[in-house]
Amino acid sequence: MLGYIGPSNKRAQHRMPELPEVETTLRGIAPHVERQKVTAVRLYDRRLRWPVPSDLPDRLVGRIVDSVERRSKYLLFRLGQDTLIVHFGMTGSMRVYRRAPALRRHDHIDLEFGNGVVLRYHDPRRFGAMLWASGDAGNHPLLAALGPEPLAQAFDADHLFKATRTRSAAIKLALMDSHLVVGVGNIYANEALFRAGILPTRAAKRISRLRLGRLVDAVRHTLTDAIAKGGSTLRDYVDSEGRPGFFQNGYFVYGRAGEPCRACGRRIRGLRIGGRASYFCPHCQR
DNA sequence: AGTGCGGCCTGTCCGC
DNA sequence: TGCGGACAGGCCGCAC
Repeated sequence: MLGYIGPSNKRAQHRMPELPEVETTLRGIAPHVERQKVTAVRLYDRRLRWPVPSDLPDRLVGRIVDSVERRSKYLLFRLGQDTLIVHFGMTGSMRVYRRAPALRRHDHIDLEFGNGVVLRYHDPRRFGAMLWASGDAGNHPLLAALGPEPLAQAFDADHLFKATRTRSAAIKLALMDSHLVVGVGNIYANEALFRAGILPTRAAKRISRLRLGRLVDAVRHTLTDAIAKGGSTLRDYVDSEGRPGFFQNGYFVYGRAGEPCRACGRRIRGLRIGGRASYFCPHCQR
């Protein structure tokens, strides 16, 4: 029925920490913590995907955070030769506070800095991670085998073409394979494939170089749009309760099964690919 | 090498 | 109205 907002649609409004969300978090926190000395580390709940190292306070306190970077969906806090690796999993988030607020359920870790700022990690589902890497973090098992960044030059039609020639699996799965390209999660894979006019189920190796080039562009546009929308809320990042309003209800296909395509009006279809919710327009995508 | 799937988690929503 | 179960999904680890 027209106008019906189903459960999947409501879930779609819950924002997963995909690459744009991580990038926005990076931009929000970097100005507050870069070149600051860590004055305290409080571990409230070490249970994440892997246990948070209990010696993290010893390793961090007294050190200076030189910079914060993003690689894939990881945040990398650089302290001299060492790196604090942070991942948000499904529901993790980091917020900046001018001073430590009262603890809430699912608050895991505080990093406190010389300027008084408190960086708090919060993660209800505990799929996230906070790990320490001594020396070159690029050799860390989590980072060593990652493909190119989707917004970097190395991710182009040629790369995608070569990487998919032997792959008979659905293009959506290839797009979400971090060995091939990083940072394209389920939501943006659906959206980018719509923008490129490619069916998510199509065998990757059956897609021409030309169309893969369009997919590269679509991935870039989808991610940069989302980053731009997140960026507009950065002003309110500190001490703000709400999270940035990425995309809101603006998805083309994600979570919209049964609703009209924003381009042609036909009904968006939903199915599962590799166990993941997938959405497409049977008219606009081929 | 590529493929497919189970497992980890909790909040939310649905159906009975 | 209460309760059980399905679902959401990033990413590892494993089997084939």
